[in-house]
Formats: sequence, C-alpha cells, structure tokens
Amino acid sequence: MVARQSQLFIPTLREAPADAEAVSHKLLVRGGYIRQVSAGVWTFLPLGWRVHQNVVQIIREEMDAIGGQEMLMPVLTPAELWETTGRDYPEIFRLEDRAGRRFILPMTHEETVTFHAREIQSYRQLPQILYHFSIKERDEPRPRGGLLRMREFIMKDAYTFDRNEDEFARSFELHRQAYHRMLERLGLEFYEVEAESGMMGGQQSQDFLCPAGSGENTLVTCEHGDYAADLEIARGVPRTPSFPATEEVPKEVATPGVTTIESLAELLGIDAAATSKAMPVVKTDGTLVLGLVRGDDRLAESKMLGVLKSDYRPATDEEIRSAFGASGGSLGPVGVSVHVVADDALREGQFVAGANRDGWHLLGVEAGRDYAPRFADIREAREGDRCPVCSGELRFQTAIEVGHIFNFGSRYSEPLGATFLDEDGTEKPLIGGSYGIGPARVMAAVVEQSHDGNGIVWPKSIAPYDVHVLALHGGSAEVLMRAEQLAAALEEGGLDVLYDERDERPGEKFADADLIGCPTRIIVGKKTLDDGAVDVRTRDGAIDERVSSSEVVKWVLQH
RNA sequence: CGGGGUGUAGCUCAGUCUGGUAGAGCGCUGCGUUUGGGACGCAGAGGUCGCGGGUUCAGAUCCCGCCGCCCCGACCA
Repeated sequence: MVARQSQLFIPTLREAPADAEAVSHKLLVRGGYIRQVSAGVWTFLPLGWRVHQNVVQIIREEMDAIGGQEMLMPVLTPAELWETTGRDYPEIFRLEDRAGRRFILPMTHEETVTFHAREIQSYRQLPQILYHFSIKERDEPRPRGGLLRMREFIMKDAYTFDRNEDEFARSFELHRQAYHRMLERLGLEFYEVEAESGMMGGQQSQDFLCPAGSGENTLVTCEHGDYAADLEIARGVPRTPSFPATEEVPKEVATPGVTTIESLAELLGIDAAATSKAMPVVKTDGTLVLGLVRGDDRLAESKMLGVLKSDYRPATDEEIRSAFGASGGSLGPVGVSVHVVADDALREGQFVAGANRDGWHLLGVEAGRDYAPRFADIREAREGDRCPVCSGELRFQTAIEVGHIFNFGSRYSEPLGATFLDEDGTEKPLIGGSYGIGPARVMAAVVEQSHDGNGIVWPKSIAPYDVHVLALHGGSAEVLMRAEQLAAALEEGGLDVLYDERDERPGEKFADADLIGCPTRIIVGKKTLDDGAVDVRTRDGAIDERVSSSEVVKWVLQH
C-alpha cells in the first residue's frame, strides 16, 4: 500500500534541537526518524524503524549466508548466571522480582548463549554459529550524541563455538568476511582495525570503524592505505629528536620550580623530544611501576594496560614521595628500585630526565647505561608520526565503532561448564567467539558520512522508501490523480513509495524531501502535466531530468 | 564521579542582573487569498516559568535544597 504522507507520523522539524551536536543526531531528529525519551534512551519513529529494519535485514542476510542461526535470548536474566562468570561491571542494570530474586539486564549475551551451549555434547555438533538481534541495556555513565552511545539499544550479537583454536580461526574468518560484505552493502566507508583487547586479553579482536564527523574513536590511517588502527593501540613512528651534546655520565642540572616538560625544554633550551617524562602508576596488586615516555609524548593507557597485564592507577603524591624521595615533576629512572617500563622511543639517544630530587634534572640519561628498563610501545601515536609499515604520513580521524568481533576462548565455557567430548574421547571446553554490530550506530555512521546541507542522503540499501513522490497539486485534482496513479504504479513495480499528497506549499515539500533523503524523488506538477511527463531527480544530485509518465516506473527500476 | 552549561508555549529563544498583569518568531486551529524551493491577511487555541522549601505586600526573577538534560573529562564487554 502506498504510504500517504498526510496520514503518516513523520514529525519533521525546521530547526535542530538545541541539545544536538552531532550531524547524525540533528538530522535524524529533524527528519522525524528518532525522538529522545530520556538520556541515552530513544524511540525509533516509523521512518527510523524502517531504516533500522533495513539495516537489520542486511545483517541478517549476511549472517545467514555464513550459516548463522537466528534465535532470540531474553533480556531479563538471572543474576546467578553472571555471578558464575564473575563479570561484575558497574554499567549492569540490576533489579529484583517481587520475591526478591535478583536479575540483571545484560549488556551482552555471552553467559546466556554459553548456558545454552551446554547442550552441545560432541565435536560432531561443532561448529555452531548462533545469533540474535536483541535489546542491550547498559547503565552508561554518559550517553551521548543521539544514537552514538545509548543506554538501551539493539545489537546483533553472534556467538560461535568450536573444538579448538584452529577451527575457531575459520569461524572468525567467516565473520570477518561477512562483516565486510554487510558494511559494503550498507554503503559505509569503514576500516577493520586491530582492537584494544584490554583486560579481557582476547587473542583476536577486530574493530570496524567508520570515519565520521562525530564519534568516540580516533582512527589512524596511513596516507598510502597500508595501515589502519584505533588510536588506543596505533603504532606511530615519532620524529627523531634533536639531541644536545652527549654526556659521559648523567650530569645534574638545577631546574628550580620546573615541573612541566614545556618549562624544562625552555629553561635548558632543548627539544622537548629530547626529554623524558615519568609516570608512576600502581598496579592492582599494589606494585609501583614507573612508566617512561618521551617528553613530547603521551602515555597510551590501553597499551600500558596490555604491558602491565593489570589494571592500574596513577600513584598518589604520598606514594611518589616515599618511593622516589621527590615529587611528581622531578622523577626519573636513574637509581630507582621500582620497575621501569620505557617507551621504545627512548631506546636510542640521551634524554633529560628528572633527578628524583626536587628542582634538579639529569642531562644525558641513556637507557641501558644509566638504567635498565623493560622496553615496550606505550606512547600514544600523534599527528606528525610516520606509518610503521611504509613511513607514510599518518592521518587521524574521528570514527564510530560500528562492529567488534573477538575471540573469548574458554572465558565463559569453563566457568559455565560448557564442554564437549572431542574425537579423542577427552572432555574439552568450547572455544567461543563474539561478533557484535549495532544497527543504530550503523544508521548514525551512514548519516554522518552521507548528508548535505539540506538533509540525509540515504543509500538505496537502507533508505526508508525507495521513491518519494511529490504531488505539487496546488488544488489541482488532476495533478493529484496523476500522482496517485504513478505512486500506485511504482508500488506495483515492487518499490517502496512515500507519497506526499499533503496540502502544503511546494517549498515545504522539497525541504522535507531533502531532509528525509529518499534516493529518488519524482515531482508531479502542473508544469509537466501537459507534456505527460514528471521530473525525476536523485537525492545525491547526480541526476535531474524530465521523464515521460509512461516511462517513469521503468526509469526508476533501472537506476 | 569531577568541570562547564542549561531548564519559560509543540520547536528555537527573549524576559532573570535591577521582584510588580508571562512575551517573540516558527508551528498549531478556523476562514479567505495563494501554490515548482519553507507565502499572505484576519480571527483564535496553547504556559503549575523543572520540582520543593524560604524571604517578601508581591517571586520566572532573590536565597537554600533537589531533579532533568547537554557538552568536556573519567569510564566504555
């Protein structure tokens, strides 16, 4: 049935809501796609739900194509299930039923799916690919940017179960390829990057990032296209510092009142890159570790997390004082008893370092000679770095993480006792993987990448309607009749048609059509009625031409 | 959780400093004119000024407390 715009709930807005910042947030609200109910909680209005469903369908088709089996797991989940695996995150919503039984609203379904996977008995039943589209609840400390970070959202999460890591690698590869296919069909520019594995220490963990005007990730790519990574783990090659004269042994220099790299470099008249910066941190087990990076670099927290294999926090002033005998601005690696993790950039050359004595620094401090660190890549890549593969220039872009796939091994199957009997007769835990993608974030990413000053430019694959027919009737019954006939004929041809027969002025209809952003627009008005034609134009502006009424359906189907 | 901002009509906002009848534009309803890029005229509807307490003859406005929302940071399987 043709969708008659006068009867639909498409509340378009002339102005963007005052609290919107991201383009996708503004345009989706203005276009009548979504509305906010509370912080991070959104309703998909009819138009928005159509797009969401289109995204879902593409994901579903690609999942089914690799043998995925769709199912549905519940939101309401007994708390014990999560207690068994020891996942205890602050962003989990908790609740009780009337009898005091405790439940959680899960943020993901590893526990539940593994609970079911206990019914897998034999290697003969492997591998398995199970997935569902379900609502996730996360008590996010700070939701933001419309659909970019929500507290309640729908995610497609898939789970694989395999006999061993080799078999798992095949399941993982299937998903990688499926993700590439779905994102291509969704019309997104995306990069698959190695993801931060953090505390969970997944062996394989890939993120799918879409460059966008807004987003929470920073995508680092090489100008030559041979390197892409999330900033959190990106490796960049920093410039070579210009070093001052070398010293036979570290030489003390008075630096009264100097506690920042800027003032240190200025006082000594040297390159900030020829200094080092000490960051004392304390691991969960209470051990103090000194992180050391070049003066012009920043410590990359997730890299440090990977190196220490433990959560950590900055040391307090008291801890610093008792371990180094000096305060924060004067710390260095020479003569200290704590473990030193030095960034790879400090391997070669002599650097200025704190002397562990307030108001003093050391010139000519050389790793290996003056202190024995453990070297690691712990610096955050930054503008001006060169590509680690080809030395090309690195680019930094804001990006949206739309998907994440990773290996969770036996992280859940062991505690939940999901084992199977292998060919050799031994009982083994299932090897699992998780594969998530958020249709709402996909929508936001598409809008971020595909819009103009007037509104959204939907790709054909997920547009709410294929064709937007505008009847510029101005009271003319004949124009209305012709437009209706055309809309019906297009539907007949298998297209989804949004038919604007509202009693509005042309300018308003054009503006709304631009905002809503259907790929093809057909304008029926008095102007073209006489020569039995209509005006057809594509939302991306590529085509704008007059087509004879009898040819329109064919035209649209062919373009 | 720290920092900043904000809350007045459906939307965007003025009014708050300096207390005294609650406003504008857009939108909405009716009638008329108009009709290929957000028209015009006339007549109308619509607000416990986020919530609670206090000061005052009088509070949108001053004071105290709370809440919502936005941005930056922390956090983010």
